[in-house]
Amino acid sequence: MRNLLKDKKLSETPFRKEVLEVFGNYSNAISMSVIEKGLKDYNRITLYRTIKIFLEKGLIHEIALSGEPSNYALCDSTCSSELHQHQHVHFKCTLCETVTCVEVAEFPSLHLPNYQIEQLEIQASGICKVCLKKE
Amino acid sequence: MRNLLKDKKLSETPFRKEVLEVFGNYSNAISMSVIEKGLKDYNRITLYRTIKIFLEKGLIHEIALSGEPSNYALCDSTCSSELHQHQHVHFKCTLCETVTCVEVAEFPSLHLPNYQIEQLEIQASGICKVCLKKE
DNA sequence: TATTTTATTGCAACATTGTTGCATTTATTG
DNA sequence: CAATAAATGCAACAATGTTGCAATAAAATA
Repeated sequence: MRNLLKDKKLSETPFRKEVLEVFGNYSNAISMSVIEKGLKDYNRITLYRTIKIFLEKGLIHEIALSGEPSNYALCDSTCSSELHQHQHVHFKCTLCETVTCVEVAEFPSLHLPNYQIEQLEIQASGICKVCLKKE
Repeated sequence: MRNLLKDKKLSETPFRKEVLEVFGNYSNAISMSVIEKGLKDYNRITLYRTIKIFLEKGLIHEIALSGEPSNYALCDSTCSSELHQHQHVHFKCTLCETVTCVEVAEFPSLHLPNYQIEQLEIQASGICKVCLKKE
């Protein structure tokens, strides 16, 4: 497994490794409170700063949601602080409420007259594959 | 002009009308702090509750943004609390920083195998038409 | 339109989250 | 392993979200 921290020139500390482990335990994006529950013990401020620097370095990305706290997910290795290179859709399931980064073969393109588009982010909602199977 | 408040079965109060006026003064989406600056005088809690009920009734919609406070914009008349029927893209300009709801002729469609998509939200970023002209 | 009913507002108070400076501790570098 | 650089934890504070409740204003009704 790649060393995410060293790759991004961040010091390897036990706490940061533990936060990354929590991300690794989920295949979906997770909220701050889920991260907190996944940690043995944590300092609120340190966690806040850890998430902040992970975002800045492009280790994780934030998925902003209307009416509820943001979720976070690990980035591709090609992401940097400046540019996120995700070719995936953020999918929020209306049943189980989880947010997932779904890889998509052909990412939709969009043309807006008079606008110069540099980045596209797509958030879909509906029923995820796990919940579809359960029905 | 349509009476937005009565349409949504909300009492018409001077304050609510003033908040709607502020929205009317902008062609783009606005943040809480912009709303505050546009009001003569306001009570923090009342404003908070006003925005909340406007959202619930589908009078306005929230545009959640990563790393910064949400923006808000007036909805189409067809929107309700349950379902937002926007056929527009949320465009964030990297130069002037404004967020605009851009109507688009053909809204992109997306198919994700094993997922049932109910709603799509697209957030684009780049350079808006105003800033393109200035260059 | 006066009165009743219902909804909104503003205050006080508190909860949660975001943020900084600084001393201490820990990781990295040579 | 010492020197340097970075991360952590504490205290303290700022900003934002939220509630109960009394006062006030709007809507419904007679």
